[in-house]
Amino acid sequence: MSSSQEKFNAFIREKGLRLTSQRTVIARLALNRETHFTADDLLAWSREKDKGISRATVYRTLSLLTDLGLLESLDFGDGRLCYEPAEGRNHHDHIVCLHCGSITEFHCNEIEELQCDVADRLGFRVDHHSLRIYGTCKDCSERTECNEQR
Amino acid sequence: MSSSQEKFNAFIREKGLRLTSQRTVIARLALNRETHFTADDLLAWSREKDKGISRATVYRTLSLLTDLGLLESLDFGDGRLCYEPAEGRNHHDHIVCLHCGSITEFHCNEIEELQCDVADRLGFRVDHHSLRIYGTCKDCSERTECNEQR
DNA sequence: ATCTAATTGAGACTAAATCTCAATTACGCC
DNA sequence: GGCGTAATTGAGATTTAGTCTCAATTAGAT
Ligand SMILES: [Mn+2]
Ligand SMILES: [Mn+2]
Ligand SMILES: [Zn+2]
Ligand SMILES: [Zn+2]
Repeated sequence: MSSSQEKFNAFIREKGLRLTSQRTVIARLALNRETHFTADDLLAWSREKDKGISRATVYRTLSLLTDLGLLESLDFGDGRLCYEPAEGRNHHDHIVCLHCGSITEFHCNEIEELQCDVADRLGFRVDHHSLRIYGTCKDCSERTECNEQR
Repeated sequence: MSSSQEKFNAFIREKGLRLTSQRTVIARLALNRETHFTADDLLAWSREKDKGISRATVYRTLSLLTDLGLLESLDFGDGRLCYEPAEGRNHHDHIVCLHCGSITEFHCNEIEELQCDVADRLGFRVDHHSLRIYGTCKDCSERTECNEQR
């Protein structure tokens, strides 16, 4: 069992909540993902393990996990949230290809620092931030160039 | 009439579209705003001028205006889009107070350049980006401190 | 004034997410 | 191992921003 699953279980116990089979299945699947996923993805995977799991329970467990900081929710502007494991991973931002939808992660310390500077200057205390760059990935650029050369 | 309204009218003519009274009302109200607004705000203002204006027409005109680049749409993650006039304004990003909801605009050239650097390094061509900082504004910080001192 | 294609308004529809509530279940206690 | 009870669940209703449909209206060319 991964350390984030153990944190989840400990949290459940601490708060006097109950460790149900549904929560166990859903949390395990969510916390061990490598890539971004949607609530609907998670519902489908969960139902492979237990047909009866409801959409509501998936959303309720996603809330628990994000409140706990074990998952992070991401809004890429396509009308639904994505999620990714947050535990033990470093903060990063995202660059999204408008053609193929691929999402690449990056981290830039200078940008992070400059954000703090800006916030300081404006008298804000920073809680978190969201930075997305939208554009065309290498593969899609090359594909487009080829088409243009026809 | 503002220059962005004239651009809108010219565009309508060019494309063989029709300059209806509804489009005129909605575009004037949208393009002369100083602050961020929602589709629903715009519907309410439009109906003050012409009771019959429909939700659908407001959304349709918002699409025209954003496609034209006269408006920009902004997603602050609260489940609906905001809009702001884009014509003749410089690009800027936003810092949002999680307590009072106030939105402050800022611009940081170094951040903009670093974003390009990052994209270059990853082989992306940049189309646009979205940077939001979320935190606590000066006023809300001071209010909280006072409460704590009680 | 006439014609016709673009536009409109009303309301149906969509889809993600939340809510409701009766039925089920985890778990502390014996 | 059973009991009691409060937390949890599933089914499906609801919400809400936004889109779609289509018959009726209208802008603008002739
Ligand atoms: Mn990520
Ligand atoms: Mn702005
Ligand atoms: Zn791509
Ligand atoms: Zn504030």
